[in-house]
Amino acid sequence: MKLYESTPPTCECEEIHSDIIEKRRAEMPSEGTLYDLSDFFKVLGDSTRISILFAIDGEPMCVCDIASLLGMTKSAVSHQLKILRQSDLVTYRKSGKNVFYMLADDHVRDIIEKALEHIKE
Amino acid sequence: MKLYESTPPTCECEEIHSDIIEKRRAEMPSEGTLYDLSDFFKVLGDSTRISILFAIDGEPMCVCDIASLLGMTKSAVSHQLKILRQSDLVTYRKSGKNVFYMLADDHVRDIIEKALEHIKE
DNA sequence: TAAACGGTTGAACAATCATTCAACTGTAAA
DNA sequence: TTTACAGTTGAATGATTGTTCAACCGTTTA
Repeated sequence: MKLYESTPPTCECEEIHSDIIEKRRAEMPSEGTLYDLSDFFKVLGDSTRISILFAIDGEPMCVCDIASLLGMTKSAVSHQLKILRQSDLVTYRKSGKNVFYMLADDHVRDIIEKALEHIKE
Repeated sequence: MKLYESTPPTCECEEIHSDIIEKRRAEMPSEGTLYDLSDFFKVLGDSTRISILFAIDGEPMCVCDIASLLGMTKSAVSHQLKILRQSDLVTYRKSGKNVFYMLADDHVRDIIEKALEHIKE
């Protein structure tokens, strides 16, 4: 996708309110910030990953138990845990043959809490 | 995807820590809530839609101006606005040939703000 | 050391989704 | 009324992505 920073290449219409456009353009976040933001929400935008976050909230769980709880294969869970790891949403602790996953920080809990309020309006 | 509420059909492994699993299962949100949550984040998980939300934050904008600001076609913007409308994230006001879009409420602003704090840790 | 098991990984496949294109609606100006 | 334009919409297409499958790694136990 092309963002707003260069001259519109694919916009087929003329600017109607140039003053408003310029005013808003000046206050837009950087292109990188917009991508970081949407990437962050993209990680939360999957019911498997959201379920995993709730599962390990409060109590660390190993991959096999998460899979059992969610009714999924270890492989599928592990793939999603990798994405959560790369986004710094979860951390893990190895113990023998098990790997226990837990929430990385309270930040995520706050955001999910706020979203819960929104959808239950 | 299969969620946790029924007996795991596709899980190839045995439960290791049954006590933990049952404890967590009791505290999991309903399947519907998990889907509503992930659907909500899915809407925010697109750079075009995030850009639109920032564009109309503070100043209502018509479709053509949004398209011009973001360098996109009216059609592409309109498609995304429809999704934002259906999720109650934006509202609109018709004025002559124009349709001005604005944020639906301050709730969304809070969530995006919190997410911004998170990615700038 | 060998077998068993928890966990990871890459490729393949199916489903989802954002953009384009073309046609269309409704309002305003000529 | 006719023309022009802002905006919407459905179908098609290309890209992204979640799950499956099979193979593999590392630790534990026999």
